[in-house]
Amino acid sequence: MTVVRSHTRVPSPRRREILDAAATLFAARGFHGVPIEEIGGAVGISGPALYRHFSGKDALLSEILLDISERLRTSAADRVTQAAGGGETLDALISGHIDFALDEPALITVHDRELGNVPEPARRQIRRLQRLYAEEWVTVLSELYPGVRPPVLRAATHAVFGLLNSTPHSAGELARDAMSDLLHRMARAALADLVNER
Amino acid sequence: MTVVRSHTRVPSPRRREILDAAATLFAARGFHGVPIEEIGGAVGISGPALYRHFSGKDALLSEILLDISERLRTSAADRVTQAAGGGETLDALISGHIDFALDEPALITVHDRELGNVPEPARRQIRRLQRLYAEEWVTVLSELYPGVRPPVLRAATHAVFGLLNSTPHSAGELARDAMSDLLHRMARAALADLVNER
DNA sequence: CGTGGATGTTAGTCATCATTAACTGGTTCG
DNA sequence: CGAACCAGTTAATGATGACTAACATCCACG
Repeated sequence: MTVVRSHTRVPSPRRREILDAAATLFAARGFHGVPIEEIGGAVGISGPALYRHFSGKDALLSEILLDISERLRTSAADRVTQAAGGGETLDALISGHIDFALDEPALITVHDRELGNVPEPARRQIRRLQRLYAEEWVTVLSELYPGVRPPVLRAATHAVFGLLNSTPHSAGELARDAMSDLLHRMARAALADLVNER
Repeated sequence: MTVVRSHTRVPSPRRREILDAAATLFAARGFHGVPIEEIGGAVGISGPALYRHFSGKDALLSEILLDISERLRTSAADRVTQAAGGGETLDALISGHIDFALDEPALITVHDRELGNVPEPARRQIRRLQRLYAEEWVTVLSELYPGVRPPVLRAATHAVFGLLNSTPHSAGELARDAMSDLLHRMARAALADLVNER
């Protein structure tokens, strides 16, 4: 016998479908470059039907960025509490970021390009999550390199984000595993250089 | 007596002024997010006056990207022929890229975000210049790390571009010199890891 | 002087696009 | 059955925005 689930509101796959399509399109041509009609078309419905699922185009973008920021942050927090500490924790953070960037190139692209187009209530929230994510890294790094001042650690963190987020630009030349490996080692090496920082 | 220069067409500073303003605005809100009216406003003229200097909004973007790509490529070519060779050449390339990124954050931002909005005749040309610039790096790297296959070198190059282009995101926390130094050493370290590549 | 080019201005024009309205067919469940 | 909601549809509506037209200055220089 199958379990009843009559009332358990299966979250319609449409929402997610739409968000994914929108993210891909936004990544390619920017928020303002994509008409709502086209987003609908990408999932087989047409134009204004989107308003059955979202309150507007802005809300779409806000939800995309919010979702990404949350996933990054919670994934980071999980890994930090799981990992053995020290260098291993850093490796866990790096792997998590790489997996995300390789699995969802569109999302990672939208994530660091479109914040400027998010309207104000959501924008603050997204910034907060992004900051928390970065601080997760900074905390781990400050344990590993105690002598280095926080502003330097923050700059280094963002530099590594840039390095890891470069994947969408060098698309497909390397197999996924090779790329993952390469990025991991480059990030590790770049950060290891912090021991030379006063 | 002053020298005649009646016919020597001083290239009106307006053009450059407009291009700079446009780049800054595009960097902040994307090509489609900026009305032509606002670009004019940023240089004290209003709206349609732009058409006295450019054939259209597209032309504006094309010229910005073309200019950046050219500057990067020729600067790289110059440095390669100047430098002593080997590691020094690589350092020269890194320094050149860092100077550009720190001096013109808006330009570097537009450069790797807006290619998708450039119309077709110019797009091909820009891609070509970008490829030439990247190949300049790849050539230097392949001398330095002869065992490493070109696709790996290309991916590593783009990763380093990502690292260096991260400056606009970690704006102002560090003094320019400190930032320049940090990025240089991180880039160097990340690439040095290539010796471990088979 | 006075003609011509370079540079602006303001007031259209015409598309595009987000959003809303009005209407339709299905499915749930009382 | 039938009310109510869900998820679509197509046809307005209203802004916004790129581009064009018509008209104004300014200034070099013949």
